[in-house]
Amino acid sequence: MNQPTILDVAARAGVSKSLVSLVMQGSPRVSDESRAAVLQAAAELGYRPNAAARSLVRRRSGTVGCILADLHNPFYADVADGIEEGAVAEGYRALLSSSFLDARREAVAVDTLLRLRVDGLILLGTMNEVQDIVEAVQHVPTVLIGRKTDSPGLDSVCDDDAAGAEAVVDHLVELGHRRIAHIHAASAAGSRGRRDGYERAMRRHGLEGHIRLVEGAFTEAGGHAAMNEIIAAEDPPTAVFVANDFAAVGALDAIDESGLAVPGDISIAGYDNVSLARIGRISLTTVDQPRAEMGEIAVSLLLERLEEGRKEARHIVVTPHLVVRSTTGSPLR
Amino acid sequence: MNQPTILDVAARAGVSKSLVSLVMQGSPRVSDESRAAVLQAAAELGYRPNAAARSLVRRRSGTVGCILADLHNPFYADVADGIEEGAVAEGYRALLSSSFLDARREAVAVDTLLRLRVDGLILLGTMNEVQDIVEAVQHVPTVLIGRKTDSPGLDSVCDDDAAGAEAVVDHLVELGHRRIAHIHAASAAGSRGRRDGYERAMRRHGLEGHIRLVEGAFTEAGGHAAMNEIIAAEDPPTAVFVANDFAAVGALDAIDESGLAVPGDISIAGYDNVSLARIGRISLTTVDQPRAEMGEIAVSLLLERLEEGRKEARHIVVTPHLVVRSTTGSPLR
DNA sequence: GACGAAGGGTGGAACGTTCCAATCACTGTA
DNA sequence: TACAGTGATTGGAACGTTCCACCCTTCGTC
Repeated sequence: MNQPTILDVAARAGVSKSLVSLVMQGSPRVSDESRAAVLQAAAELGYRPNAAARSLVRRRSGTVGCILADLHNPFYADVADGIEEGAVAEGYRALLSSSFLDARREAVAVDTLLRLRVDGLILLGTMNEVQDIVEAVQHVPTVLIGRKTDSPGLDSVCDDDAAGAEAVVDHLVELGHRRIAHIHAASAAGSRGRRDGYERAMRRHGLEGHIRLVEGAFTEAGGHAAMNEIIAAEDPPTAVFVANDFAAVGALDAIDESGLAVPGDISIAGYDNVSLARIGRISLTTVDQPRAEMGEIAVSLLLERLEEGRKEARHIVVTPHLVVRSTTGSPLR
Repeated sequence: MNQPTILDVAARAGVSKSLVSLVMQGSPRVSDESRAAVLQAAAELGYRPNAAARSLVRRRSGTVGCILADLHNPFYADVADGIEEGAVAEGYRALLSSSFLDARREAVAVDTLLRLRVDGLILLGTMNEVQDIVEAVQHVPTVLIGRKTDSPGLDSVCDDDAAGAEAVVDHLVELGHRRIAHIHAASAAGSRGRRDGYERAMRRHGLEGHIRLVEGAFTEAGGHAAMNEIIAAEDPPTAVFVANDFAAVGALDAIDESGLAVPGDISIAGYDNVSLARIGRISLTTVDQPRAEMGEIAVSLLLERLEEGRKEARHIVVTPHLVVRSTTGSPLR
């Protein structure tokens, strides 16, 4: 048996399809009698409006699409939560997709959502080049979260990565550190700004001679490998600023395995303040971004274009703040 | 400027809309010349087929919907990865949604996906009662993951929670524990089976007198609170089996804060083997479920109904296995 | 030279909605 | 009595595809 359509409901309720449509949309110009009959028929049949047909004629789908770079990263989960919250409050529904940290799969996800004709698109920590994305989304309002861009075709909201990174370095310097290394994640979203902030702060403190960059990734394994490299080198740093919390936890593991103490021998700081960082046994010093807020801002940017007709791009920058926990302390030597 | 349609492409390429349709579907009965002209016109216009129109006439959307109970739980992320993998391999696309651990929001998510007319639905760790779900999804093949059910209207795939729980208790008894408590999560998906397994194993070892159940939740906070309750009680257990890893980590924090040692004073075991459990500083003894495999099985169950016309329900049970790490050991007293 | 087949292409109906314009039955007013 | 106004309801066109039945050419065969 196929899904019932509006005609099945109309026949059962003894009214026209137009009236059923009015009832389904909650129109006030329907008699209570008819409304009751329609609702009962719909319930009996298990009728559910076909979103495809509706979006075809309305030329609006009432949905916003959201692509998460990494389903495993709770940072994105928090932002997505804010997006869903904001979207529902405005009468939209959120559709999620994941790029599984892969540019090709991200492109497929974008394509899928665009074919569905989502009214707006939010990309969280995108993997592809901004230029390719601009190309793809030319017909749909799109917001990038966590990836800085000046592109006039896209809106964006991200935290001031450089400022967050500078706060970390300032904190470490204040504790007495001078040899401070940085594990970055190449071209991943946010990594560039954090690296710039690190270098700028180091220079500001007259520590340009101690700048030390090691390439890792936004994953535990990436942080683990990079930290091993750092430990193995001669004259290792007394503190390491890692570009995100996951990598920082991997780094922590590497230090523990080597028999060194944290923060006695090496201080560690991360970035993102994911829930993991708060766990007692980790208690990671890190930088907090206002995640749910970022999601809500993204939705409101979308709505400005969708419902108020804004044309020019907007780029919102939110301010992160340092969260000091137990993985940073004064160097013993 | 609106999104281009198949007619725009046809006009630009100087052919009929039918031919454009054939090219878009990769039909072989099109001359190379026409194909090239159509593809070029499509590229120039940035044409992207409208999935709504297509699914309307095909009566197939080519998508499977997937609802995750908790975006923050990497257990679901792993399963979702398996689902996406399986779906893409079969020519489907996966659409995600989250219920944010809330029955009402889950119902909305189900509704959204059903209105979009997904060809199949996969529910990961559902919050609603199975009966309500059966009601809702009567027209669409649906698979429940992680929630045991004998419902003839739904397929399911879950691990043998009871067996996993028994393995944990056996392990603890072997280490010499007798007073073993269990923190459960009431009616959350999987909790019931784990609790049954715990009780059965305790009885099997003649320890029914030591059965001790404390209600928590599948979250860090839930485990933390429940463990505090356990510690405060007189004659506390020497081991606690917690119903999932998140709660176990919360429990670990509570123990650390109280000054007790793990596993010296209290051994802790979790369930799910999320990535968190592997971290050096946590190193949690837990039970592993074959996650990606569960996702792929779910997709294949869907396809059996979709493409082979299976009618009767199937319920697949996969076998979990114990992963011993550092949070369990012999009791000192 | 007629005919059939094959290859390449086309128009139009259908999918399930929304929404506009039109219709109908009342009621109240001039 | 006629008629405007109101509230409830309806038919039909439109949305952007797919797919079926059909139409040309061209070519080979008898």
